[in-house]
Amino acid sequence: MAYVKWSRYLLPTWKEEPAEAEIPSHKLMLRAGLIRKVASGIYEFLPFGYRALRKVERIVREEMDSIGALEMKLPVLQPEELWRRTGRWEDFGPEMFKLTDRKGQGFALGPTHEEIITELASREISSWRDLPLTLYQIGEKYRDEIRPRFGVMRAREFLMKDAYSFHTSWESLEETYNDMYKAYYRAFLRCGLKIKVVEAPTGVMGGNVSHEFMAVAETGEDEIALCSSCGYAANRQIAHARPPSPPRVEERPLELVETPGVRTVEELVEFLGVSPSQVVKTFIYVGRGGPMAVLVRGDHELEETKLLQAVGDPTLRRVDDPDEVEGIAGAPFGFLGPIGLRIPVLADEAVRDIPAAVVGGNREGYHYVGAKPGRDFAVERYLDLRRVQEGDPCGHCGAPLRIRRGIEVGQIFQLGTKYSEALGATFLDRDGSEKPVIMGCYGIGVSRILGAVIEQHHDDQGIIWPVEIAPFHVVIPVLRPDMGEQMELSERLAEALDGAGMEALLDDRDRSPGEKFHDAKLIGVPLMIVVGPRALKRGEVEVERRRDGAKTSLPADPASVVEGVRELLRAESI
RNA sequence: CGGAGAGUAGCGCAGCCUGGUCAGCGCGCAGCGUUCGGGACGCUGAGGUCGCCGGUUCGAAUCCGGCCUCUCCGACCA
Repeated sequence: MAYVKWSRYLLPTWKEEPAEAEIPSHKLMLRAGLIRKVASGIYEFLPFGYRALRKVERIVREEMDSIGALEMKLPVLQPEELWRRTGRWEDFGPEMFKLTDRKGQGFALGPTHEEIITELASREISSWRDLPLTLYQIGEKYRDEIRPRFGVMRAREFLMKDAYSFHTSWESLEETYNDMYKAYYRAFLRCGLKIKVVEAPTGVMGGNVSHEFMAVAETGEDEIALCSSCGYAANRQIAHARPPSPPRVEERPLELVETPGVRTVEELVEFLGVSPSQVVKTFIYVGRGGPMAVLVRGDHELEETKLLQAVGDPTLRRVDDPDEVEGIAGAPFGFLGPIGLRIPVLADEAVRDIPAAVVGGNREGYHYVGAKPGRDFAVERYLDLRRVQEGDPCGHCGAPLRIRRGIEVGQIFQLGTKYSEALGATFLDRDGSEKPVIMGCYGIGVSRILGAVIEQHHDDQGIIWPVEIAPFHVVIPVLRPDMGEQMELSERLAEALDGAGMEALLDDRDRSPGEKFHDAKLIGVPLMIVVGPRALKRGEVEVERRRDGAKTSLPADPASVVEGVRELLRAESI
């Protein structure tokens, strides 16, 4: 008897909305008894939620196995020394949970596992004959997020599948990268997710090529730019659009004008009667190479990710303290400009084409008008630094870009040799020369998938599980558990279903029918078999589909119900 | 880290301004009875150091100070 009786199960549902939750998936995961909060960003998975989590895990595992990745287990507790060798003890910074053992040795709770796996590779891989190799694990990750949010969506402890591949060549890496891409797509599809794959920034991971798998959802934290015509799709942080046309103004000589108290772009536009596209904003950044100035047009926004990527310095940060700015630039905050600055100047490409720009005067109460890039101030490099907007022309085909929101459920990277070089993971090639292994890494937020699935599959009554990851296939509310006949039949049905490989949850609780119906909707399993007097009188049971409420009647005997339910479930699966 | 808000029973909340039968309500929970196809009803009952520490006061959930935690917006982020 492997089916589950609700009365003997831990599945506490809530009628009221939890005050702490904001988005549907978070509310529903609490209300339907999947998770409970222990502390900010730390959750318990109750039995019902854990069933779903394990099913997601199984799908991911199957897809990884199918491309020849080898499952293994890496430690959560990782020595500081390893992280120092790649420089990420600092780069990851306060986002890592750090601790000290009794002897004073530093450790981190692994936020990811490149260091430990590359160190493993350095020991175990020595020849080109050992390659390529792909290893993966499914385990807890720890990140001290600045702001945990939305339940399991941004948690401090979460379940992740992480894979790492090792190669002798970039071609080999690309092959595995493509296999991963496809395997990821299949895994998300099987989980019932609607996915957009987008070009992605590489952040603290390093490397060049990267894609993110975004579950499309209004409540997603990430923004993606999609071309309506050519299929270009990218994370907004790196999305490229064609440079906009320059403002139509005449070239003119440089002139310093008095602008008392006028600091912001809006104030300048008002005070000088110019258009925002003529104004140039100046920001100060400091990184490993010292301070620099960054220019963007007044009607544009600086996309910091693009800047970081272009400069290649993860420690780069914006200076926004007025005193610090004045110390670096020698000019007051609000009146900064590139003219006469003694630090390197980078600029967005749209700045180059402004014939006569308004820039800060580097003196309290003054701005320059008629400034011409190249003539009046030097720019070291022009880059695409501008944050794309809805409707911008696609960088490839010129069609308007759309901005949508998504939940990042997976990301894959072509890392190259960043980690293998730092940690000495090399191999001897056919010609006897020693080379660093070329690496890729690949992550899936397993627990986040659950949130994303619910975000995409719910209605105002509750969750609507896709069959493949539903914690149970059917729920059987026994309307009158006190009536022996109904109870007996329900048990026989549940047992028969279980024997046929379908998971049944028998609601034998002493509750009113209304409550059982509501709970069945809330927990969202795909099918409900109603065992009640009305249909029984006709020798039938009623099957209701969660997705659309469609009802079918089946003869009230185990064989017919097993057949009928099997058919209905088959029709539901992808 | 900046801004805002909140911590009173398992959940959702009132009470606080104006200190003294204010330890309260709804849901949930336990017992008994009635009910039973779309969140039933009656009766009885259990359950709370009012986030923590300190102060003011004859007296503090309520006033003052400090701390902690949680949530939201922003910044940040595989």
